[in-house]
Amino acid sequence: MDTSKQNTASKILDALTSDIIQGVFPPGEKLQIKTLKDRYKVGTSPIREALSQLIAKDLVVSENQKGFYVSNISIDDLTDIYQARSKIEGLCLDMAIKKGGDFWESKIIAASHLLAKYSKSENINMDEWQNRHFSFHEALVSGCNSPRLFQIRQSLYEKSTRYRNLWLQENVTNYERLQANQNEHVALMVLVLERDSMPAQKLIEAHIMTPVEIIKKNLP
Amino acid sequence: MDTSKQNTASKILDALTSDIIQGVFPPGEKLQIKTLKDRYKVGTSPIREALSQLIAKDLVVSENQKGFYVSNISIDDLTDIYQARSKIEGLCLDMAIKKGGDFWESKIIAASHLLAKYSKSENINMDEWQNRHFSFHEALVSGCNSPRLFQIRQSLYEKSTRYRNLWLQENVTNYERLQANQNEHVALMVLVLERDSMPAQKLIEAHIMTPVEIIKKNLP
DNA sequence: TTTTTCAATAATGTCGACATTATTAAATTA
DNA sequence: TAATTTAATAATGTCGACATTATTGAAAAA
Repeated sequence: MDTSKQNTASKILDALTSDIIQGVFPPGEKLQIKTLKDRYKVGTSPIREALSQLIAKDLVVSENQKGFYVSNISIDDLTDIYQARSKIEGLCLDMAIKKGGDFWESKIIAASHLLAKYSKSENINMDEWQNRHFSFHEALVSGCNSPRLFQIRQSLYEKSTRYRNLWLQENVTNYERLQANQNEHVALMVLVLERDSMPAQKLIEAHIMTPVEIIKKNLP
Repeated sequence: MDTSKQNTASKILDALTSDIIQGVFPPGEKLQIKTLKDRYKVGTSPIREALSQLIAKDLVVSENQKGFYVSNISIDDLTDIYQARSKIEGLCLDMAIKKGGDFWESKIIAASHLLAKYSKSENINMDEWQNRHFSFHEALVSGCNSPRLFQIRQSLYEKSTRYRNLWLQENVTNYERLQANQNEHVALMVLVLERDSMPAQKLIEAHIMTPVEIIKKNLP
């Protein structure tokens, strides 16, 4: 992101979002205005404006005269988010299968290749794997062509990140799990390219729900 | 909403949201800070904090150093929002049918009665009809039990309001249209109570898309 | 000791001032 | 006249000050 044209509030929003998602500020933590001002070296206004946007995005909660807190995580919330995500992803995929063209197909094949190659390699870097994994799933639904659904998908993905981080480590270090995961990706691609909508939708829904049980075990 | 515990920013958010949705500030209109300060009799901070939240909700857009504007409406946006809404509503309804219990059924029957009675009356007040209509649809999906999907549904409903207002007047004044609309509600209830999920889902999707063509004609 | 009261301290939320940037209008040039 | 430059005006975005409310901790009462 080119930050040169952004105003301070907008930069703080990006920084704070990242810091919350990455766990710098863990769930439930108080976000004291003074602390944030010191950390980011800015005044009151940009901090409060960024926090206001994070409230609208459900990453922060506030109570009048009692300040701001990072949203809590819980098993119920985990389940609900992943369930919503799986349904939305299924919707997007269904639409993509009905609307996608040649270019869409080629993007999927390319992204699948990149992910498959890397998943077989010796030393897997988590960030790199995550990038290729993300790109593959994005390619699948990229034919969907509905800005709003895409935005909802994106927003749910962001909300799930704090949970996903509890799963990623295990997924890329456990060989069997990674292979099982990778087999699903291949099966998914085949179904999608054959435009076999219903099974593809069911598979993506199950695929997204897979991490839930693992995360539950790792939840504090 | 009890406003006594709200801070100024939160009150302004409610007021601004309502004013935008009701067309006091029409699509594309500049939202000048000074104008808003004068209108709501508050200082800079609460105004900017409310605007920040409206940006996150897509009702307002902003560009650095150029200020805030009410989000534009367009045929593409109308179509996309209603399409997303119809799919999400279908999802929620499907889940409700699978999870809903006796209490859920009774709420539907009660809400349906209130809507049917009023739709047959002589002089229909638009706001009252809208309330009963809203309650009926909410009852249908109230068994869904997924906070996140509900919130998405709510958010899309809010975004569609500026368009819906272009349709409501016609729907309640045109007798034939109102009856056709009302027949769909009854059919919907029957399918839902019979737990006939797939047809119910298809019908609700079509039902929500119905106003789109009418609104297109009325769009400025 | 435990509970309550009350003062001291700290944090929140709002305001108006001000520096920076955009817009407008006038003046200059082609 | 039309286009460009320059000065003026106006709006945005950020800051620190301050009033209000919450929290803490010490003193008083049970």
